[in-house]
Amino acid sequence: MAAAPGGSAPPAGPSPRLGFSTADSGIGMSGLNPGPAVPMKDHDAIKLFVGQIPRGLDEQDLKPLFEEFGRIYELTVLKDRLTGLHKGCAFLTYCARDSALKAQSALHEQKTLPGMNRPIQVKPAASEGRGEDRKLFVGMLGKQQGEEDVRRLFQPFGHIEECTVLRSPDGTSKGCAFVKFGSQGEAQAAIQGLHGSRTMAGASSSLVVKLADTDRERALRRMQQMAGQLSAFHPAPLPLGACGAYTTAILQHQAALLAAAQGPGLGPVAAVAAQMQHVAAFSLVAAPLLPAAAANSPAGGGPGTLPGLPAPIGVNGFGPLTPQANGQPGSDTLYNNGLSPYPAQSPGVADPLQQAYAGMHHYAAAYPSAYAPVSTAFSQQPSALPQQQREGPEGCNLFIYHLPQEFGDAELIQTFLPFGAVVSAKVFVDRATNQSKCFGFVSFDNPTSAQTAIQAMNGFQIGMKRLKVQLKRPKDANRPY
DNA sequence: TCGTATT
Repeated sequence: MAAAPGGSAPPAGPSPRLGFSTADSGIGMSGLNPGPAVPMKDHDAIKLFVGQIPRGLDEQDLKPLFEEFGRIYELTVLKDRLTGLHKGCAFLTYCARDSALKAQSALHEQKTLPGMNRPIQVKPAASEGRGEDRKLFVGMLGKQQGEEDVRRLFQPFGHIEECTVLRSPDGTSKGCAFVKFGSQGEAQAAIQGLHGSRTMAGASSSLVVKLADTDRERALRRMQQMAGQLSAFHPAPLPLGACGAYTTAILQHQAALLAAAQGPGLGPVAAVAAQMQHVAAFSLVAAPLLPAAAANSPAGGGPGTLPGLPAPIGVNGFGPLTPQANGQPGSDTLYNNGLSPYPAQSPGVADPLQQAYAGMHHYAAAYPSAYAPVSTAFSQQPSALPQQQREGPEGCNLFIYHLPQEFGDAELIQTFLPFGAVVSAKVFVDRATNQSKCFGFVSFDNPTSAQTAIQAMNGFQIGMKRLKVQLKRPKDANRPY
């Protein structure tokens, strides 16, 4: 077989000097002349993810930096498949596993490439399984078994990289452990050989040996547990799977209003809203606000005439920072402060804050079709193009935190669109859990829009939190000299 | 709580 190594592996290009492949390197019929320099990689080679790469650098530019640690088998800068734009990261595989380890320890978080404000990331790609595929969870150990006992048990199956018995704070064993092998095959052999094979002294059933949960699995498990606990308090199971999270938050808010209007006993909407655990927190907060909300919203409570989410809180006397947008007379104190009016980018339309709220209202109005996904509810705006441009000019970029957990990019755009042209909006999400980190960025194309948005939205109260909206820190803020 | 990018 003269095929390139590893099936989809990079072609042994006609140029022997090419120690790595690029996207445009053609796959010629070069099998006849492999030459002396066909790259081969170790079977246990590690594919590295490289992040925080300046978008101006291509494979050729990066090669020298990484070659220092060994021969490169493949280096590919990630590009958007539609636009071809540099995504700011790359995959890197060395021929030798050891080169990857060296590069990781020498570079990861150790060096910052020109123009970046965070250090380069060099770590095994997500596809490498983060080592979880060779890490085992061991259950049903005896309480008296320590690390050495566990090692003895697993040592016949391969090289043990890590062995940790889980213990309570007082040091007593929890009867389980993590064991990490040098390879996936060794781990599998241990599962085959040990799982259920015996019952340890003092254990209530036979030994458990399985792959350890990945981060994602752990996160899912946690959420499921929380959901289970909550549904014990609100036993009214209804399918809510496709319901957008923020819709749910608003639904829940409305549910509270409805509940107030209807008196004791949760209505069906409230029952639905109570399904999601993170919304339950809103419930606790919203409930005390009900009297004020009801008093100020004569039409409130009816579907389709939602009082804006923040409004009940605003009228509840939490301070002047909370913008008023409930359509009630005399609720616009924030905007009569002598500042110049909003940019006339939307002639004939109500003030931008009203629009911002209108976005939320429209979203909430999707509630009769509660199963509509977020994108449907927000489909009025065409700006769903692939986001590549991340930053606007200096003074145009906002940093926003205390975002509701339910806020995604779409909600962020929608909320800030009324103040100007949004160049980009990004909510940060934990990769392992897919949960929002509750902060994000919005970039406008001009500083006035940014300032207007700060004026209007900083302190904007949602649930029990207030948005913090401020200019993003300049790039060099944490570089003293 | 400061741009996140995983073929």
